[in-house]
Amino acid sequence: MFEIFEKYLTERIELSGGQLSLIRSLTAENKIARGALILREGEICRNIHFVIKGLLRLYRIDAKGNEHILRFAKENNWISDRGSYLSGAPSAANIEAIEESIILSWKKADFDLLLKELPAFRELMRSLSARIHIANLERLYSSISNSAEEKYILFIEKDRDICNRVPLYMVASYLGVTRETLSRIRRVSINK
Amino acid sequence: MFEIFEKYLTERIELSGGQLSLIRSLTAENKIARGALILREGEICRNIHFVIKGLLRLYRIDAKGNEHILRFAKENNWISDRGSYLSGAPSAANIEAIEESIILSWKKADFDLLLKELPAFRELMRSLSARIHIANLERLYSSISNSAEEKYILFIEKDRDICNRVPLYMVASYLGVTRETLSRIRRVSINK
DNA sequence: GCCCGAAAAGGACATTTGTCACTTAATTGC
DNA sequence: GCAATTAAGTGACAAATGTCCTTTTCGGGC
Repeated sequence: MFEIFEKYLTERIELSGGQLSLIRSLTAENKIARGALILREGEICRNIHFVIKGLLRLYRIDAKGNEHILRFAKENNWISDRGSYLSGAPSAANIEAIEESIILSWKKADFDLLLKELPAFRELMRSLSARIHIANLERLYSSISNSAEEKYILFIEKDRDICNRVPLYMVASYLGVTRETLSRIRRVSINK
Repeated sequence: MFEIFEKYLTERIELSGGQLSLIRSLTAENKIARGALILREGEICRNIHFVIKGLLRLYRIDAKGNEHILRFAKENNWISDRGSYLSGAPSAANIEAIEESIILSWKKADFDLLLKELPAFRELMRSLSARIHIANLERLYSSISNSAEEKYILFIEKDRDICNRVPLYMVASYLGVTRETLSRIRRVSINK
């Protein structure tokens, strides 16, 4: 499965055989069962992960016991609780496999080593980080400026694949509305 | 006014006199009148700014003509439309001085030069960027998981100073609710 | 310091969204 | 393949929020 990641990398940056070996030597591969958690609230997020296959979600549980999904991660996406990962503080979030998934994982110290030794890799992560930052701002804008229905339509347009792979109650949770509201939105949307 | 920025820098990173001179030589200082725009929707954001004094807001105007504030920037904050700044695409946002402000500005090419030449400076910007990223995620979480009242209370707790310096309709716009809703929230909050 | 315009508050009503309780449909795990 | 569980849809009602409009208060520019 490392080959898939190797392809991901070489499509984006130049790496020598030795550099790829270094990366490979620090990479762990894991199969995650549907429903299993790779990060639990209260734990420190000590690893960064790359999704080879499958779909995961990062979510929090609020004081009333409601789940709120902050992010989905599918094939070729990176996932971790960045705050906890960087600060070493306990995470407020859970990361769960929605589908049976295969992921690659790196311990923070190892990943830091890669960033230090491989400028191209560091630059890739930097530009990725900038892109995610901008995407998050877009989502924030959407969340303060759009109605629930508009948010739903935008989500379908932007992430049709994910929308089709997760149950509707997770879509609702991601959009910040109740399942019932999403149900209503869909009922009228279908009649348009 | 560069001295204030110099203090900001030297409190955070080590810089030689020569390095500071380099930075200074590329820095432009501007006074912005209350209500003036330093970035207009449709323009490309070609500069990055640092607020020495005053308060600015970054906002967008939606299809219905409503303003939505994505961010406030006060003393010691950086501000630009990052998406437009990095991609060179026209910005969808405006940046306006809410108070008469003094800012330092750098052209992208000059700022890139500083990042290239000064590793400590680059590292400072990187860690700042990570912090902002995490703060944005928190705000996103708040926006999908909290009621309008909870968001308002969180905003006061986190940014009391800004909350006291801007008109309430801007607080409402930042929170993603109407002025009337904020008015109601405050009415009941006061009676608690 | 005063005046004007902007901001805030308030009321009445409409719309959206949430909550709860229940039914129906779909999935999955054995 | 079936039973049990989970997800989705629905209706009735409550609560939150938006809209529109008027009144009151405040604040900045001259």
